[in-house]
Amino acid sequence: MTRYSAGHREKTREAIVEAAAERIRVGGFEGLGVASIMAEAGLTHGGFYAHFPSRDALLAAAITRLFDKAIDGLGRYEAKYGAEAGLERYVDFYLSPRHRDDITLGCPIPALAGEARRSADEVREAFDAGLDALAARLGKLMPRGGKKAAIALLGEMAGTLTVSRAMQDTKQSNELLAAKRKSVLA
Amino acid sequence: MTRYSAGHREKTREAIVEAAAERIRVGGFEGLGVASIMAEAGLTHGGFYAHFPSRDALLAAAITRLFDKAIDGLGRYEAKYGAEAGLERYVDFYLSPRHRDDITLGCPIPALAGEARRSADEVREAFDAGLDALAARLGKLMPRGGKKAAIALLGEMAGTLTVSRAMQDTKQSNELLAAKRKSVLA
DNA sequence: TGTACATCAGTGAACGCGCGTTCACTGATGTAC
DNA sequence: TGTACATCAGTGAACGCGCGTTCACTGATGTAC
Repeated sequence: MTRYSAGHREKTREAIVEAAAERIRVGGFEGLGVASIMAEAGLTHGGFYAHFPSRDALLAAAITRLFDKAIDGLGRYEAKYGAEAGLERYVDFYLSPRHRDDITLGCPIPALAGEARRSADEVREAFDAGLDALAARLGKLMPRGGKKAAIALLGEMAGTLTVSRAMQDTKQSNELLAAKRKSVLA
Repeated sequence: MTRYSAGHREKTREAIVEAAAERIRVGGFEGLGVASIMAEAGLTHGGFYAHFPSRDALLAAAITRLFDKAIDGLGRYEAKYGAEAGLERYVDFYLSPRHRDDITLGCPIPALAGEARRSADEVREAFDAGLDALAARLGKLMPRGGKKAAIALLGEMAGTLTVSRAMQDTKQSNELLAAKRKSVLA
């Protein structure tokens, strides 16, 4: 085994967090096992504790990562379309059938909010901090109201998306999303 | 052991479902263990499979129970206050700090929607059917729009409650709920 | 220039525990004959 | 009236498996002297 280059350790840690973040979106917290995540990062499970003190610490880091990605996404919308049109596009995406059907995309709130409540303190804190940061970023795009209005918007969009995902009737689900897009953008 | 009276078996089953329903609200699906639920019903875990073919079957039954309770609650609001005022009271309760803080109360959607998606088919079907039934009942109280409008209303209220539960800042959380009550009732 | 030791990221076997599920058995009463 | 057997809800020990965590060890390079 060659001597490790500078930043090698950091890169490995990043790979683990990245794999965990994607896995969590699909399978929730329950779906994340230490051994399988390490395998996905090309390592064996024994090395995990050289990077994280516990599985909960990884969950917290992965949640933070997911919110960071969502915030980056918002930034790209703003850079590309400006604040007003960027916000519209974001809402359009959030309440789209594509966001409903592809769990590997988008916002961590609908997927994880319920579970986060029942998790260890550090996990809940990471979720709360992420939510706060995302709302602050979204607030910058909103014409008035800022963060408070942004939290309210995230809440109703997340709830609508969650319900649309639970419905088995696709047509009704599509109608629900379309109606909500219309009412939010008004 | 005395010979069992008629309906004894049914009563035991009910006790298990009831205990499971309450436990699920607090701890989610993960929080429900066969052994602990049987103990709560005053039995030993070995007897479980005389009542249910699997743990998932119990989850499905418990979900149905939770939605039935929510529907009963709606019925009581209507009986007591009539359709219009009953709906208002329901919204007031749904978006109240009390509903946010006391998990043993109220609607199964915010607590379970996320997890239900990732569960076994019979569990998801029970959730979908429960959601549909609750929406149908709520739709009867709504002046126009019926079930579709009811689903939309449940979605935004559930999302708002979920986010309000995730927020650590109580004052902000209260404001979010108050703002939402105002906008929904308008 | 050579030798002994420290460092570092990772390996892989093992431990302990919880949990869903199975199964032989119990203790009471009802029923057939 | 008595005896053997069926039924029924429940008991409690055991099995198998997965998973979080621990730990002694490896194989490479850098460093002290």
